[in-house]
Order: sequence, then structure tokens, then C-alpha cells
Amino acid sequence: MNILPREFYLQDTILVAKNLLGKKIVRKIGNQKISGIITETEAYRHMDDPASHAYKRMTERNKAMFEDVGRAYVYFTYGMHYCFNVVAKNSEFDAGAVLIRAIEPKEGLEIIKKNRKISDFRNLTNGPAKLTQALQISKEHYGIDLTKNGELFITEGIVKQKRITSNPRVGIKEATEKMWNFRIKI
DNA sequence: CCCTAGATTTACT
DNA sequence: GTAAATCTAGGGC
Repeated sequence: MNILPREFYLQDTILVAKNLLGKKIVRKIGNQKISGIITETEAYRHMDDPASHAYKRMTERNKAMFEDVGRAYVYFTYGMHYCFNVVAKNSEFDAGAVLIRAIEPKEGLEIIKKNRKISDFRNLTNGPAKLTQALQISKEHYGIDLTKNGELFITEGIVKQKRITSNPRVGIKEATEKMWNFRIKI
């Protein structure tokens, strides 16, 4: 399975958010492997997006959003949860990232269940903090390169007709009129 | 099924 | 000091 190249992420953040649907996240832990198909994403941009962490300026937390595309932006929130983003933007913007909100587990289901401590299939990876738990993603992966075959990367996924639906983004208070949440059904 | 409350720490104001 | 791109359990319907 081919890893997505750097150029894939060098486009408008919103376009990348849509294009990431149906792609595959691969997580390697030692000789074990977990993977899943991306089913829900959200785009967060820069100056035009009050809901974005990068809206005001660069800070210690959000600096990854201003740096290389194709890398991970992982942040800690609500005192207990990590969320996983992919840095993506075109040259018009200084910052941008795509929040991965949900995946459909493919490989390593046993490991995922163990990490999540539940077996209810529907609740395994259907939220941004659930999937970081399932894939054991944490701040150690801040800035990791997702275009290299390492601990964590993204490859081509299912190649079939995608029916993308747009929705308001979840859990934000600003810019709720922007329909930058995207989903597919598998 | 829906709703509410509580968990718990970081980083920005 | 306080809000935060969330999740879970528990109660009611």
C-alpha cells in the first residue's frame, strides 16, 4: 500500500480534509500493526477561522500547524484526552490542519479492544479521543512525519465511490456556520 | 433512546 | 483563573 506523498497535504486544508476520507491510518507498535479507514475529518485553518487553534498566533501548543505539511499535530485537551491532526495547507495560508475524528478499524482489532478496554464495536474508534486511545497516540507523536514508513503513517485506502457529507464542526463555539466537518459511510 | 454531570490537566489570558 | 476541537457512566423515558 502506497504512503501518501508530501504533495497530498500541500493543498487547501478543506480539500485535504475531504481527500483524506477513505484513506488508511497505519500504526506500528513493535511488531504489531493497527490500521483503520478514515471516516470523519474536520478542517481547521488560520486567519479566516476563529475556531482554529492557530487563529490568533503561533504558540507553543499550535506551532506544528505552522510548520511542515504531512506531519502530525497532536494536542491534549479536557484534562485527559489527546486529539490527532494532520498538518495540511496550501501556500495561501501560514497554518492549517485536519482533525481526524473517526476511523473504521481494519487490522489489530484485539489491540484496539485492549487499549480501549471495551469490546462494543461501534464505540471503539468513533471519536477523536477514542481513536488516539485505540492507536496509542500521544504527545510523543507531536510533529512525527506521516509520509515515512515508521510508527505512524497514512496510505492509500479503499478505492471506491465516496459519498461525502458536510456538517458543522463538533465541539466549537466560533465559526459554527462553516461546514467543515466531512464524513463518509463505509 | 436522550440528557446531564463529572473527570482532570494543560496552556493561554 | 479558566476554558478547552471529549468521553463515560448513570438516570430517566
